[in-house]
Amino acid sequence: MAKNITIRDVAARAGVSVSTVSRTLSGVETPIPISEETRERVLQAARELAYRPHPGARLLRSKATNMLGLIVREIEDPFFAQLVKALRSAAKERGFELVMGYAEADPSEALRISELMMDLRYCDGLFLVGDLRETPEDLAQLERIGWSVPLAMVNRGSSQLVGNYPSITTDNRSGVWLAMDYLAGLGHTRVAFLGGERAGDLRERQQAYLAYVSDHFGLPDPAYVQAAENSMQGGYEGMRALLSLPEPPGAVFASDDNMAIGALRAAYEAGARVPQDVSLVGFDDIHIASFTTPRLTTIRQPVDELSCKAVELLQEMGKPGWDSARPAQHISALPELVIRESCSAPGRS
Amino acid sequence: MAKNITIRDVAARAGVSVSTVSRTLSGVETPIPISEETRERVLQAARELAYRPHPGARLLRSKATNMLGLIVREIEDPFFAQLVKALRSAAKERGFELVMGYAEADPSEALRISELMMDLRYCDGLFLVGDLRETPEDLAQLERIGWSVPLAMVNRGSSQLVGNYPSITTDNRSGVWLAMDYLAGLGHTRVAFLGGERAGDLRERQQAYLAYVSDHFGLPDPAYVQAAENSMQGGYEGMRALLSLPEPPGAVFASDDNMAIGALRAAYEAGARVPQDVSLVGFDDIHIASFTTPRLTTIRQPVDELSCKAVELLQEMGKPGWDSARPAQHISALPELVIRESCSAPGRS
DNA sequence: TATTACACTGCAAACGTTTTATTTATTATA
DNA sequence: TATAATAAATAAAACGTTTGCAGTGTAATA
Repeated sequence: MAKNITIRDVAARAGVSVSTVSRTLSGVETPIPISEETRERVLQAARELAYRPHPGARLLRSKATNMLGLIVREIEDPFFAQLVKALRSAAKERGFELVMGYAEADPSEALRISELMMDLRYCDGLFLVGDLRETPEDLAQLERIGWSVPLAMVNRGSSQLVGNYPSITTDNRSGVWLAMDYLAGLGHTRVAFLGGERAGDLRERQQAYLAYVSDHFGLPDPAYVQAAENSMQGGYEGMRALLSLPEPPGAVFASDDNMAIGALRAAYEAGARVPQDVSLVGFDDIHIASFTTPRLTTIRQPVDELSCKAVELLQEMGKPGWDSARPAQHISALPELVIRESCSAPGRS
Repeated sequence: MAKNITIRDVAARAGVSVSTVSRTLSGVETPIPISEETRERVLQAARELAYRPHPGARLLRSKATNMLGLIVREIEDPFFAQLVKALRSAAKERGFELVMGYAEADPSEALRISELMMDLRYCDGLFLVGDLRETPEDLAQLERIGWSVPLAMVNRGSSQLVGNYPSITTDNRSGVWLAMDYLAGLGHTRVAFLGGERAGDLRERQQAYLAYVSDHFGLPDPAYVQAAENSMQGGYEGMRALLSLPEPPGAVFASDDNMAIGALRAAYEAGARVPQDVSLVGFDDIHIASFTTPRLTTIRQPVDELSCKAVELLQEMGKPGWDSARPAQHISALPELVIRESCSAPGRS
């Protein structure tokens, strides 16, 4: 186990003091100037020794860590993978590293969100992204111990906000209305919903759906909202159920693309052609949505906007003069409809 | 910004010294005994204060961090997402946290693998997973500075191994032969290949394909190996090219499932039915492979086995008596064929 | 020439842990 | 009873940085 190269080694090699090296390399603005010549020599020495500051020591000494923490439930979900990637880019662009503690979807591995958060509390800020299925107690703990790190909620809908923390979320209602308007414009009236979470943005989409139906088509048919698990398998099962109804829907709105993909498969097996026999629209616009057959018409989430705003929020809160008593702002970003091949006018069957 | 709770606060509350608290909580075996009563009191105090040790301080002092680092190129790829998840489970099971530094696929963001590795050098071990497209210089640096942290290569094929580090990889050759044998058994002889990386496991699969073809069908037709980019889009374009050949193949072996999905779409657009007109087999068995239409026949990688072995390897290397001069072991894990719907006997068209 | 200002550079004190060495009280042995 | 052994707890020295403060020369001003 070779000994690590410390700042002292660099100092020795450059023939200067430790403090000078630190000031040169850490690159913070300081009232104390350093001559161009020494700076050059230090840089040179550091390069030759392949020196890297010990993150522990740095973390211990200074309070700014240039790290942003991120807690997400399910990284295998393509949408979240996409979001995480975008968040990382946005963070990196502003000089932050992203460290992620992700929680298992598997409920057997009791996910202690609060534990995770405590583990990440030395970050300069923390994202909670998506519905985490945290217990109320989990978040109550934050209040109890006087949480001190900037916290931002990303894409948790507007229902799952807790405490006085800012949030940024895609406007689920707009997304749903975009889709439903499109479907209605095509002539659909019997449109079903695939979803049914108890919380988070998925639930929000369901409520928007119900509102839309009430507004435009009259009383929603309970059989048309299929409480399905948020997964391909869930979408598959939900769609099966929908198609075996005495009066199957003419269009189906899946609350995310995963479900839509499952639904696509179910339709195929049931001999229902998409879109001729049943139209289908998803939500998220994950990458694969443009490679399914038929290509999936869906609602695209403004992932980049979400990400940029989110790190800006955290950055804002980290600034010295931040007033934590001020009511937190809640931003929502508009999704857009991307039309592909999975919808058409009803009634040809 | 509320002050952080330190070990001193706990000590004060429990009425004991700092050292006692540290020993109680860190849970390392020590020759120094602690009475059951004090232990209880300390635990109690820590719980009441919601104390968590400062990771920086801990990292700085002791060399064991209980963290395993992981470097991967593309987290949006479903297979890698799956692998990362499995690695995390395996690590967690043995008491390690996983911190990931992932590199962008986007070549514009020049991915400095060596930089990443330096950043993660305080972990107890480090995985390099998958082909990272690192420069030779990147890895030369390791040798130059006398790398000191345990390193294990995961799924980099057997071509991308560098230095004397252990590796665990799925046996790509077996996988390819499984698929090709299956295809041959069905009666196929004109089978094409979708792939063409210059390095890593994808390249390995290509070579195995070429070997198989030479062995069983005679001289490989160069037009039948489509150098396509490793993505859905790549698979799409590759398949298009293949299908517009004067004599299109009767079966296509895609070097991963992403490509297979793109290929599926291309076949559909070209009016070629899968499997009636052309059979298709993928590699990886990502989750979505069982929801495509037709369901994808593919080679399943032994993700869990890979992961367990990988962290065991690292653990082994971390032990005191480890002899770094001993030649590193290279393990390979056997994939399996999962038959679904995308293959059939040829020649009906 | 004596003073002030300025451009650099270095010293040493934190930061919150872990761990080695030391101290104190208690019990067993001679 | 004196001594050794043991149990339990503490004191203090790292770990590698950052940073407030104090120092050194040298140039500009009085």
